[in-house]
Amino acid sequence: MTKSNTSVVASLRKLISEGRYPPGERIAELHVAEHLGVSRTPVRLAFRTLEQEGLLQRAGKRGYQVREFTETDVLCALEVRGVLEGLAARRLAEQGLTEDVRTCLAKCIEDGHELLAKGYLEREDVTRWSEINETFHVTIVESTGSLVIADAIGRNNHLPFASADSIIIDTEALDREYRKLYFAQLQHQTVFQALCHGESARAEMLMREHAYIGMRYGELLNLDPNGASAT
Amino acid sequence: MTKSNTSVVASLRKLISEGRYPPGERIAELHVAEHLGVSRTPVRLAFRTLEQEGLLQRAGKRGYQVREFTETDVLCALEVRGVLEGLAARRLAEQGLTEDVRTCLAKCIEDGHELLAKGYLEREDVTRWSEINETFHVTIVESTGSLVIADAIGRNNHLPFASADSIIIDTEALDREYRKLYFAQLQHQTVFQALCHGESARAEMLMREHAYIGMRYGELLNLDPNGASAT
DNA sequence: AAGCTTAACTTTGGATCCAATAACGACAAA
DNA sequence: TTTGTCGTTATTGGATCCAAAGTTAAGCTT
Repeated sequence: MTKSNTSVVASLRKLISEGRYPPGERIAELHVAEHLGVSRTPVRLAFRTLEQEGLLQRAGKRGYQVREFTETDVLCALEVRGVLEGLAARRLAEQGLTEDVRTCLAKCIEDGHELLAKGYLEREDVTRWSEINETFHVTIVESTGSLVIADAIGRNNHLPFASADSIIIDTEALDREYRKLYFAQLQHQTVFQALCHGESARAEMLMREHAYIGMRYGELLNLDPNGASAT
Repeated sequence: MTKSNTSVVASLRKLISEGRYPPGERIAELHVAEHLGVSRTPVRLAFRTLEQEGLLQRAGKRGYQVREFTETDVLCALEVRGVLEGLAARRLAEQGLTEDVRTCLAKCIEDGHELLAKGYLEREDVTRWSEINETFHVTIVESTGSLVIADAIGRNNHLPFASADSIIIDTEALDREYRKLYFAQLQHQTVFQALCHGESARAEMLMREHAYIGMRYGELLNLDPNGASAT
C-alpha cells in the first residue's frame, strides 16, 4: 500500500480523534503500523509530529500515550486561538488593508451576522463558522508578510478539533466558548469595517471599547514601570 | 557514538542557530548524519520535529531547507509569546494564587525592577531576563491545571532564540521588542501583586488601565453584536 | 506462602538496505 | 548555438534488521 507519511499523520490523527485510541492509553508503533498497513518507520515519524502537535506525549521513558485532555484544556485551546487571531487582526489593521482583504472581510462579516442571527450554534454551524474562519485566516496570512503568527495559529489548531470529539465534554460550555471566539472575531471585523470606510477615529474608539487585544501593547514603551506599579 | 534522538534535535538546532546551516539553504539528511556521527534515521526524526517547530520547511517536494526569518518574523514571535503569556497570566489571576506562586512572583518582580533600573538591556541581561521568565513560566505551568497554554508558549519559544543569532537583525529593534515584552510581563506581575494583597478592586482597575489582554474576553457574551457594530 | 532473582518476551531506537523520484548533466538534433 | 531528450546520480521515503532496555512472569529460595 505504502501510504505517504503525511497521510499516516492524518490517519493517525483521525483514529485518535475518533477514540479508536482512547486518551491516556499507551500507543504502540507496531500496532498502528499493522493497523494502517505500513512499516514502523512512517509511524515513528508520525509520532514525532503528533507529539509536537500535543496529541501524543511521552509515557515515561517508554513509548507514547494518547494525551488526555480535560474540558478546560479544550476551552483553553480555543481561547489561545482567539487571542492569537486577535493579534493577527491587530497587525493586519496596523499594516493597512488591500482591496482583496476588504472584500473578503465584507463577505465574512455578512456571513457572520447571518450565522449569528440564529440563537444557538448547531454542530454544522460550527463547521460553517470554521470555514468562514478559514477564509479569514488565509486572508490574514496572505496579507501579513510574516508567517510566524499564522504558524502559531496553525500549530494550535489541531488540538481543539481533534480532541473535542474524543472526550466527553459539556457541549454547552463548548458552544459558549465557540460563541465567545466568534464574537471576538466579529469585533475584529467590526474594527476592520470601520477602517475600510476610512473612519479611523471610530476604529480606534472601537478598539478601546473592546479592550482590543494587544492594542496598547505598542504603547508600553511610554509607560513608566514604577508609575505603572504605583498608579 | 549513538546519540539519543533528543540530543540530535538539540545539536541540529544549535548548528542552525550558529549559522552552520545558513537560512534558505537546503539541508541534506546524509550530511547532517555524517556531521553528527549518527545514522540517517534519527536525523529524519529530528527534521520532523524541527519542521513542526518552524525552524525547517519543506523545499518543494524534495527535502527540507532552513527557514529564513525576517526581522519582523522574530519580532512577531516575541509578540506572540507576550500575548500568550498575558493569557496565561489572566487565567492564573482568575484561578487565585497559591502561596508558592505569591513568593515566586514577589521574587520575579524584585529581580525585574532591578533589571529594569539599568537603562539598556545588555545581551547578558536578556539571558537573565530569560531565566526570570523561565521561573515565571514554570510557576504558571504548575499552578494552571491545564498545560495547553504552557505548550503553546513552549512551541513558540524556540523560534526567536534560535533564529535571533543566525540572522542579521537590528539589535536596537530587538532590544525594543524585548523591553516591550518585559514591560508587559511587569504589568501582569503588578496585577498579581495587587491580587496578592487582596486589593481586587485595584487589580481590576489596573487590568482596565492596561487594557489587560483578554480581560473582557469573558464578558463578550453579554455584548450585543449589532450594538457593538453600531456603537 | 511470599519475595526475590532470572529469563523470556515485548517494544523502542538506531542502522542498513532497497525502491522511487527529482535533480543534474551530457549528448544529439535542429 | 540552443534545445530537447535520455541516462546517470543524488537524495529522500519505506522496510527490515539488530541492539538495548524494560516488562512480565515463572521458578526458586527462604
